Amino acid sequence: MFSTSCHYGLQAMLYIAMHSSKDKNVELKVIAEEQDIPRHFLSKILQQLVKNNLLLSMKGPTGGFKLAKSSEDTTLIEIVAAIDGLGVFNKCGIGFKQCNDKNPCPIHDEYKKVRAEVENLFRSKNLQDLIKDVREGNSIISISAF
Amino acid sequence: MFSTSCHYGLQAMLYIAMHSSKDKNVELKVIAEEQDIPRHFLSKILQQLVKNNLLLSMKGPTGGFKLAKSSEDTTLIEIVAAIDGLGVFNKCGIGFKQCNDKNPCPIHDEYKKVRAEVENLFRSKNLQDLIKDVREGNSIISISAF
DNA sequence: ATTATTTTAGAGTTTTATATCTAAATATCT
DNA sequence: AGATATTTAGATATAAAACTCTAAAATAAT
Repeated sequence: MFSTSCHYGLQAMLYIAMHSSKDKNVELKVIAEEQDIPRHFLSKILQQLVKNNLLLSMKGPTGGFKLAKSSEDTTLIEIVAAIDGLGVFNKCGIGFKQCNDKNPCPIHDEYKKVRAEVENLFRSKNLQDLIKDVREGNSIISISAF
Repeated sequence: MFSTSCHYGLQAMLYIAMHSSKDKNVELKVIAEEQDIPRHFLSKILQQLVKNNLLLSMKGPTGGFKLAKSSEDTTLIEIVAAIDGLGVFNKCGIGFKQCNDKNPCPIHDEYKKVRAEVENLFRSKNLQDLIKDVREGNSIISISAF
């Protein structure tokens, strides 16, 4: 569904949301190690998220990354939009380029429906929702988490 | 969601279903041209579908491709399974490798639900369903179709 | 039999995604 | 100011996906 970059971005954002605060940055190195993401590759992804105003970055000692907005105000779909774009939520299920509402492919209506459900899920969930789930022990974010 | 190969496979299968019969094959060249798919690339994909017993092929003059089973008995998910595999319907929404029912990520349950709906759609639809839609004028399969 | 036609198979190319490396820029701390 | 730590940027490398080309195998028609 999403690219590897997008998955890494979602995972890193959740990690940052859980481990940074207004005056505490979390380092690239730590995120990469804890979440088992190739460091320099993650670097590029986080740069993209900075440019899209989802993260703030600081150089030098005590530098690192933190959320640009509160975890409540950062939805998953914003992260997806910044990395993969929203194209997935608008693509034909059997790949017809010219498929749309006026020119529907044979599964257009039904596929559109489920596609929209995925989109709504990512649109309605924010980072705080995920943090809550993890903190309550209902879900995990990595093998060694907690 | 699916690879380009998979899209091409679905499109070609629908075209073959509509244009072949027990004693009429449809040529690779024609499918490629009509559906605007790179010919030699499509060749590989159709070979895969032959190996997976979804298509029959014949060489030589009057050769080409036809369905191995009736269009009613060929479901979309079989085509997806033959090309991309069914991995998509089992992957974590935010890319955690270790995410599963016992070790759920924060959106596991909800994502699983919509993922299953997409799977059900492809499992329940067969080629004949699509043909019917196209023949009734309710949907299209290419810009120049009919 | 010969020819023409079509799939099959294998190698090769191009493009995109994923990953790595190094140096520069910037910030902190002493 | 100087040393250190961290992000940023750009170049490079590797792998996978998408696409192309050529020759061989098989079949039908003449």
